Amino acid sequence: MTEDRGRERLSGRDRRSQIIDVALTLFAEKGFAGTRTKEIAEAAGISETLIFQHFQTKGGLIRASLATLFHAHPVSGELKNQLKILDDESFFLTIARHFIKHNREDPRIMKLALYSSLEGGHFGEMTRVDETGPSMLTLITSYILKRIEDGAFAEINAEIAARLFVETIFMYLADQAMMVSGPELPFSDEEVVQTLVTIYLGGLKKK
Amino acid sequence: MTEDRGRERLSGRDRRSQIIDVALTLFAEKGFAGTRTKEIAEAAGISETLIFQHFQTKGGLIRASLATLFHAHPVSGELKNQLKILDDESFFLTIARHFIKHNREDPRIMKLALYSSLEGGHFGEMTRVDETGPSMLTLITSYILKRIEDGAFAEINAEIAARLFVETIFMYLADQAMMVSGPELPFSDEEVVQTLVTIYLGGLKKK
DNA sequence: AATATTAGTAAGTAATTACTAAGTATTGGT
DNA sequence: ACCAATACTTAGTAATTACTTACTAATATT
Repeated sequence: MTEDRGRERLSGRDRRSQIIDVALTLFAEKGFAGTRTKEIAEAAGISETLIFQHFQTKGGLIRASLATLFHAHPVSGELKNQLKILDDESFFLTIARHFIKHNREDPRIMKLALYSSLEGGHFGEMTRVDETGPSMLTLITSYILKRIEDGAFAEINAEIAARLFVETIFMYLADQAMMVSGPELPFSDEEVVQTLVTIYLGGLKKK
Repeated sequence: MTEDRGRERLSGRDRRSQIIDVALTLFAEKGFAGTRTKEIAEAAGISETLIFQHFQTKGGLIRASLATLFHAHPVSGELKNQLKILDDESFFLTIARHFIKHNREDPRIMKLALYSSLEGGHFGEMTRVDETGPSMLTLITSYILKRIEDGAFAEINAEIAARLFVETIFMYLADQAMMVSGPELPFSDEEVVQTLVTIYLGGLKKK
């Protein structure tokens, strides 16, 4: 095994992103407080010092890492446009699938989101994660409001309804992320999405 | 301020539970890796040494604390009996309210559950939290299955449906626990519970 | 009042922490 | 072939970490 990552000399930019990538993996595994800068250096195959030349403090590395992560996976505006022309079922299916796909592409996201919410305050006000949440929430909320006006949905609290939808998907993902080596669930993502939307929409629609 | 907790000499049992109580509060705030034994000692008004006389290691304290917590808040069997005689709406309302009440009584529970799931493996196999989850999950699952047989509920995947219900409540609570000093939500627990059960049951029932 | 037992502490220890000072390789531009 | 800039490391630092040794003070037992 002549892996020896980091043995080669990289450009400043490349090394910076490599460090961030390695750090994100470790932060997702053991949290921010639980990860030592030494471990990051070893995993990256470089000296600890090099980390502090790119990021003055550990807090700086944490902030840069989170910023990079949530910048690399933006809440695509194209999704929002795409959603405008859909019927009820496709609307909610698309959103649910989007969230899940987004997280399957990089499984670190969910655990990092949880850690950064939990450890948030204790590492010098880190970038909060919400980015995705609010905008998507208001999008769903106004959709539901519109459909209530249309007379298609029952008159429930749209804000709460939207929140419940998003939170359900979120927890489904968080649940799996946290069972580190737990038992695989006996059903597929698509099954869950279908069931969720069936129940949810069935409950929203006027009888 | 003549607070000076711990200035008095306590019995072994009392001191032990005091330490655990203080520790739980700090663990919930800053996580296990993020909490120092020194802080616990200071918060308890005792010397650090005394902690290690009760629990040989920090890991021991963590395990004892979690064990105590989830022992003090058992999944009451009376709830299970109570549920047997209820109609659909009351069944789900009761469960939802139970979860929320349980967590409002001791707000540390949710954050501790999250931390122990996340940091789980890294502190010498700590007590996992599931206790509540599975039993409650199977309870709900079999209820849904029965109602499908009755012809009252549509033929969805009961296991997934049960999971989604529990996870929604869980995430609603987790969400609030994590927004450390975030903005208060503009609706009450009861509103949320009502909306959740309305949507959820509406979706489950056969048309 | 003497003794045994338990509750508590002061003062450490070795290892680890985030972080630095001062330098050595390696590169690309001229 | 040189030089300036950049990438990178060695060898530390003071402070903090979980944890120990060796002790004192309070209570209970007789």
